[in-house]
Amino acid sequence: MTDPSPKPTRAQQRRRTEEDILVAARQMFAELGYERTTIRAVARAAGVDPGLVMHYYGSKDELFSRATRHSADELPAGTAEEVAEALLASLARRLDGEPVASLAVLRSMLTNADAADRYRAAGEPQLSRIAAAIPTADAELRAGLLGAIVHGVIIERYLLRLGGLAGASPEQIVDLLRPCFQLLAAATPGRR
Amino acid sequence: MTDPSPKPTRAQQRRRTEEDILVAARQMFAELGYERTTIRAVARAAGVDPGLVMHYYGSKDELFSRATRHSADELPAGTAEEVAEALLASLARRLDGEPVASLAVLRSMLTNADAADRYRAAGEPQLSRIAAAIPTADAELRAGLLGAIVHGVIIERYLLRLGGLAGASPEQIVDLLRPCFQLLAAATPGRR
DNA sequence: CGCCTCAGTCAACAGCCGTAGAATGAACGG
DNA sequence: CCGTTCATTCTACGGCTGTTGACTGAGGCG
Repeated sequence: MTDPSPKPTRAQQRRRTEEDILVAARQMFAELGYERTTIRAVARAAGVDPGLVMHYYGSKDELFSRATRHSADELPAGTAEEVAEALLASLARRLDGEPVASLAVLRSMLTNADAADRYRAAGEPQLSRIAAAIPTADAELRAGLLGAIVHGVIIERYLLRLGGLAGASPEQIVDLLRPCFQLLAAATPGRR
Repeated sequence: MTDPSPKPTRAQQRRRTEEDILVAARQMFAELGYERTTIRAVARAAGVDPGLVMHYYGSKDELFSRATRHSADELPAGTAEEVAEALLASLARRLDGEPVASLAVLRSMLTNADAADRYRAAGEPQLSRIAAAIPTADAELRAGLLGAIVHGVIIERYLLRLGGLAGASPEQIVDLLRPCFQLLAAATPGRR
């Protein structure tokens, strides 16, 4: 078998360093947000020289862009009830272990235009899927509310760490939210 | 009658200038967040010298603190249904014309510890009120979810200006949310 | 072995920031 | 009318930031 430890080739070492930088950057962007994260601090956390970060990624903007590029779950098409359930499942997955790259976007989206755009770009196709499945005239608003709830919960759990939400289990949260989602996705909720 | 225009006394002029600075600061903190708002820019917007801002408020932190000091609505005690309805009414009020001071806190809370504390301090008593009115064992979690929904909606409407929510009327939003709030506040929601 | 490529380092610059303190000049009180 | 207060301005300092370009030294290869 090939021994992986003794002599990493130059290209391997380079890829490893680039990845180290990206990991450190994701972590810091997620914890501090875009503005308070400095290239010097990222470099220190990755154990390299600040100039190297610039050399590989060109600018802080580009570093943020590369660090936060990630794929969101796709929602299947289907009936409103099915889409609501799929959204709940997606939320449950994110509720234990939201990806750091996604947290970095959420942390920065209120103070950085790029992050806000990235947030919109990631959420829009999902919102369209949801809206398409809701049969009422206010489908877009209902989809917007569902998105607001999902992100409100993630923000308070992971970014603000509020007691009531940070302590609960994903299943508990999802179970409480399920009837709300069904109601918002359903055609005409019963009056009263 | 006293003519208010011709010669403002020195104390009047001072109060007016202080207020101008506070208004400009609130606006900029709400639009840009804490870190991207500079004392120089606030001074320019208020039409005064940057040194004056320091002279009156001592530091940027203190300026932020003074600019974001405002009173939140109080929620009345009562049954779970009543508290849920009061929370909806509070949301409706905030949905047309959220106060700028409050937007400044929301905009900055993800990247500034003081803002996060201020957010927690403003929301906690309300959450306690809600939790106290909910008769189930998971009352605190339910209250946390209600808070997350309220703030998620306000963030997407005013800070991110997402189409589905920014365009809707407060009544529309509140009407859609009412059954959800009742469900979350009610004792045991019907299964299914 | 000897050259070249290239991962990684170092030192420096220009700009912006919060902040401090001296200077100015007009309103006030006696 | 004169001395004092005080709202306001001006200038400057030190620190941190993103970014640049020259430099170093070891791996890859003929």
